[in-house]
Amino acid sequence: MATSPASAASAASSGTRVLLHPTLAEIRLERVLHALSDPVRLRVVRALAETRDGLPCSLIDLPVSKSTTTHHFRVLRQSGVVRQQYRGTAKINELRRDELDWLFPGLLAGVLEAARQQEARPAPAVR
Amino acid sequence: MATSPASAASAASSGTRVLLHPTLAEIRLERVLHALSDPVRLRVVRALAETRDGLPCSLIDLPVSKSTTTHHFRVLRQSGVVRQQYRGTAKINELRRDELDWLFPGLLAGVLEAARQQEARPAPAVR
DNA sequence: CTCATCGTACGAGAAGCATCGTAGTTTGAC
DNA sequence: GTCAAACTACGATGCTTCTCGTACGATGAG
Repeated sequence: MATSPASAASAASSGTRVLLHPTLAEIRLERVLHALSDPVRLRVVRALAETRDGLPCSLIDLPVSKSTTTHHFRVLRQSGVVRQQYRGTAKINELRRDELDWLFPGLLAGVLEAARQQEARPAPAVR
Repeated sequence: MATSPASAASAASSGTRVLLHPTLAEIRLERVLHALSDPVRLRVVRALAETRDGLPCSLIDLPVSKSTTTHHFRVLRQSGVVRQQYRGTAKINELRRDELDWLFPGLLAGVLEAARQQEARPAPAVR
């Protein structure tokens, strides 16, 4: 059996502000799926999936206000999908890809691929 | 490119009661993920995934009332995850597996596998 | 026809969630 | 110290969702 990737209870932080992340054992599939089921959040995840070192919130432009953006990033963090850390005044977001892959092999890849497929298809007129 | 599996606008029904299903083009990833993000519905999907020919609602025992069960099956049908058809007084449910695989290759398998993985893991005490 | 079974429709209540604006905190630059 | 930038906290609002009970409709068995 594989060993789990670098354990998640990371308290190591450059500054004082620490953000709570669920440990691997606390990540629940239902919560992850719910986090991914919002169009705005799915968009965030897709953007993060294309980077190697994460992005600050401010670089992902979203069709919602700043406070709503904060809300969505919190949902993603609390569900275990992203890791966030402060770096100066910015907050860097990155996918917890290795950890999710360890927990749920193929899930993230499946969702990302599905999102790509859907984008390549004509969107239905109304909904 | 693959051709789509047997088109979805099936009006062929033995009785009179017809149920509306989204066509392939109408199935949205976000809706599917949302449908799968409820514990009760995920349980249903897992049960259906283990059968070949579908199951009547009444054979999947769920920790909710009958009317709530109806609600969850409707969500699953409207999101495009299951197909339902009347058969006598019963209503048979089956996964739209081929169609989902065509739309979103690997997604369903990823989710089902993730559910299995999670079940094999110790559940966290509280949540 | 009568009846039991299976599922639906219709409210209705409680909870959750997405969204926003405004006011605040933290940080680095000057 | 002062200032701008990045993000958060809080409260409010309106929508969706999960849950239920009760009453109803459709089907097949007797």
